[in-house]
Amino acid sequence: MKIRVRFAPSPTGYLHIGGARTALFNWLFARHHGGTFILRIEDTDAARNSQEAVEVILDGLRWLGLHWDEGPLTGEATGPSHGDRGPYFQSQRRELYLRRVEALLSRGLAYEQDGAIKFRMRREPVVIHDLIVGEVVRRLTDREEQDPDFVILRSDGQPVFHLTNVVDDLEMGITHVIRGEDHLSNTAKHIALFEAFGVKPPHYAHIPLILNPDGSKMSKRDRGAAVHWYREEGYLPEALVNYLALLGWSPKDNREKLSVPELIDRFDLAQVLRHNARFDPEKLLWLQGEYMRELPRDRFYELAVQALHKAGLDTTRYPLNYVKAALDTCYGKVKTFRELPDYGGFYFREEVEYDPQAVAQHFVPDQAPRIRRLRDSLGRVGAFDAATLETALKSVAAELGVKPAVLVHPVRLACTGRTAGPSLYHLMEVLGRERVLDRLERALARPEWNA
RNA sequence: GACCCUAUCGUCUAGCGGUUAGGACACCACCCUUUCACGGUGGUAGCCCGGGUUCGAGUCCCGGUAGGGUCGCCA
Repeated sequence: MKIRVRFAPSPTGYLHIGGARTALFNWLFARHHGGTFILRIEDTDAARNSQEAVEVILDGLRWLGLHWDEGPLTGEATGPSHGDRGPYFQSQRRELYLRRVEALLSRGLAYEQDGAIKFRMRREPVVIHDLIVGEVVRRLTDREEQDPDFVILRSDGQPVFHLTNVVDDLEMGITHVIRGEDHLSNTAKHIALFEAFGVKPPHYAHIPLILNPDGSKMSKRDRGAAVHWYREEGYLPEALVNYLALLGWSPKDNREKLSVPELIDRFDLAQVLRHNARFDPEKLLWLQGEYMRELPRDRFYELAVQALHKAGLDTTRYPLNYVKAALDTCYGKVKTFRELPDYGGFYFREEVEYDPQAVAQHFVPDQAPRIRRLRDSLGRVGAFDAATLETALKSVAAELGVKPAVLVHPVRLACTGRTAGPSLYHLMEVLGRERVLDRLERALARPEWNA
């Protein structure tokens, strides 16, 4: 039997990080077994659905590289799709649901009450054989004891989640339902519906939830709850995928960094943990840094330029060689692209923006004559390359009887406005003699040196 | 209130009856060094509590506690 799994998000306007992991686990499971990964949009709640809300989900999944074999190609409910089990929007499947409701009605398994149709739920405990959680015996709660039946068709004629979810999984031939643990209790209802339709329910696998770092549940408003936030913050999708895969699952060999093919090869539902995991932004940032340091250079240039433009820095005003040389000095040094404008923005700004605190610390009277002397030296050196500049600075330092670091800090500040950044000698080489001397001159003209 | 799930360093995890309880992030110290990172070395830190079972329990069972989920004409 060919495995068929699905990710069935509701278009809420964003792709939740937990949803993304659910999608990832489904996708990894499908790819591992050579199965089919289906995307279905659960848009039965017309009030809060929009094409844009669906696009956000499609974009998020595409960015993460979780491509679906069947499902919509655009956010338009009546638009094109892949696969022969569609439509893949629940809003387009109304006839299917009504037919199923009729069937239940005709067999006395459902009945009308106050204009709504309710399903006759069994009162006996339901046994759920979950691939992750194990065997779960779900009994009725006290409220359900009063009335175990539940609405499957609202009085306004709209089908309800439990019904649509089951009908679609049935019609689409879903073999494994991999979803968040928040659905575990609902599963009893779903199994009862499958049985009412006379078919065996699919296999279930409920994965634990992702919590905030403080252990509270993640809601839409929490920072980092939405996948697109990571894209805007300059994260790499491969880092996020790697991190998400390791939340609640482990390859068990002490490896933290795994490529997508490795994840596909090793992923196994049975090894998924049963307890919730807290999202750790620090560890994600570390992994992100690991991926940044081995990013192909061209992709780094491309994403770096995008980040710079987003920050209002126009790289197109500079020669391509200059841009590349400048970015080369930043490669491997920033952990996210969000950090880049702050880290290397001085290359693309003619006016240096000084860090006031650093100015107070380094542009001091004692330093003025030293920096003037260094400026003179730099004006005379033959070649303006990193090696020559290093030699020149160190020899001036030696002549002055100070450590190189004494000169390094104010020069860096004069050239970049910051106390941290790319290698000083390389950055001066890229800036070039003219800009460096100009920046030193302008820095020396400031009043702080004489204060 | 009822029902269901869960419980190893601060966090993510390995462990599957006998281990000096391992790794990673974070943190601390030192080294490297033109800054910041990176890298290297070392370190602090953990089996929720109480009963059983067993020669022996982080590992199995029960109870408690704590956290999470569900019980909707939301999904």
